[in-house]
Amino acid sequence: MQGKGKDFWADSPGDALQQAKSRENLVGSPCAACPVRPLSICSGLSIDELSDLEKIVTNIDVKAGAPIFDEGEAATHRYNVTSGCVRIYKLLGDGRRQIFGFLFPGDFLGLAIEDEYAYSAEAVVTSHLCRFPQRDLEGLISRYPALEKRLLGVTKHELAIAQDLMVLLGRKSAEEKVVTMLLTLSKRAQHRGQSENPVFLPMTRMDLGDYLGLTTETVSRTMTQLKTKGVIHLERDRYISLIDMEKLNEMAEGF
Amino acid sequence: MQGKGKDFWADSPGDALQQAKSRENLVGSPCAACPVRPLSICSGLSIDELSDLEKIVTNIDVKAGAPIFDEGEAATHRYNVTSGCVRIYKLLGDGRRQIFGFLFPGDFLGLAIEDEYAYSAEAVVTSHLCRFPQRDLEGLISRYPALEKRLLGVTKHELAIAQDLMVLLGRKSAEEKVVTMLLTLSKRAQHRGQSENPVFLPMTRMDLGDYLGLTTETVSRTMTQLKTKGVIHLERDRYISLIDMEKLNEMAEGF
DNA sequence: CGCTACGTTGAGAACAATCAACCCCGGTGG
DNA sequence: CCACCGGGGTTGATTGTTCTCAACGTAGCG
Repeated sequence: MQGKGKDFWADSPGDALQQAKSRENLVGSPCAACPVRPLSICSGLSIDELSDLEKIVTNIDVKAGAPIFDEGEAATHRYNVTSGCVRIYKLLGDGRRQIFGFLFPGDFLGLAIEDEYAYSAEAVVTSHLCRFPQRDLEGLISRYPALEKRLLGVTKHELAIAQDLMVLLGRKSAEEKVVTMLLTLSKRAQHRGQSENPVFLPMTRMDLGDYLGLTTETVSRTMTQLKTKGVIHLERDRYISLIDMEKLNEMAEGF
Repeated sequence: MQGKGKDFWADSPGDALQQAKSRENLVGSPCAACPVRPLSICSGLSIDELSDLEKIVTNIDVKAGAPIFDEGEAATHRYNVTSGCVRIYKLLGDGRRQIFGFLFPGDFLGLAIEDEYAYSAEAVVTSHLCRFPQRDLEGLISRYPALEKRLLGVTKHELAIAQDLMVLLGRKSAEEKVVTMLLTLSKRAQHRGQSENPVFLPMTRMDLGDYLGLTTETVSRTMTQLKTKGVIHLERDRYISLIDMEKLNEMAEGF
């Protein structure tokens, strides 16, 4: 459904990791130098405690379109995105797909129900992730209760995001859906300290459709309508400029 | 949106609570006798520890259609349903509503983001709930870490349910939506030890529509179609018999 | 240089929404 | 006691948004 290694637009391909690596000698700890740590679950640990985390972490590299794990698999690991973009989704028997979210640097994934992954995860573009063995992570949690608090916080946050997506899927029009998505991605990019106005969309129209409960054609048509209305502008290389923010904010909630 | 006190079909109106009360003298602890405890978050505590829980709990009584809390309010309490049915939802600016779920005895509600309720909650029929002040609950959690584990488990479970609902909202047809809902309510009733074959639907068609991302008319039409196909039968007093379970299970996933 | 994935656009079909009428039933008040 | 009222549910006719099917352009990539 994705496939070829077309990853030249991966957002800062491995930068986070490489920067961390290059600073390793300086600080003696890649995690301490990790640029996404403040955004991630790892902020539940102090600089000293991080060394315990480093003992159990592996850095992995996932090519564009490659799977990270599949729904129903034994949930042996948890992950943290450090660069790139990951989609999490579920499939129906006949292949229909619902994407729950696109994960960016700092985002956590791998929450399991009864030791099985509850959804599938794939890299949208070539991405880097930190991988923690679940067994070791449990040990760490029992030693550092702050981690469990942080895990609960992350899960609650995911639930809130899921609820907003349910409102979108159940009660918004195609136009409202697309505009809401653009604004959400913009805000999240800002939160990570990346470009929030030309919004970067690493995923395909099909991904967007499977996220918004629409077909690719409807996503495409809606984009052109928004362009015609003058509220957005489609730049090259998957960047979209948000022209009339006020109007867009109104459109997202249907006025 | 609901209103009149038409609660004669509240499922065992207050039974759970009344039974608990009547056994109070016997066991000296209403929580220990609580029939929904094994289903609820309270199962994270031993019988002895329950007395600490009892010190902070209040039993409340909510009339059909009455609010429990509203989205954005200061989240001062957490709740546990002991009898009846509660709907949780969010509204858009123009009044469109998305219901995230119907909560039954044993279900927990009140999860907050930054000390504000993330959604609104109302009683579908006259219901009884246990209410815990958040401050006191936090104290209890710090004393009994098992409670935090249980809370994380409950939240993860909610997230899994939310993901299934997202698949339904984004990718299923009206018929698949209605059938999935009937099967889900049946399974949950069974889990609580209530009738799973004539399924009981305490909520209105409008509630169901706002849950499934449909209008009341479409819910109604779809029900009659299912009846015509002979896979369900509409009994009186909001009970629905599931006739052809095999067919229904197929229909829920679209074959 | 052709293949394939992706994106856009068009025409027509289909599914669900909308608008509207009607029934049933329980509550209320004359 | 009965008539009225209003909420909930069902059904019908029509509209409209989104999907489906199809064609075509473009850009990487082998």
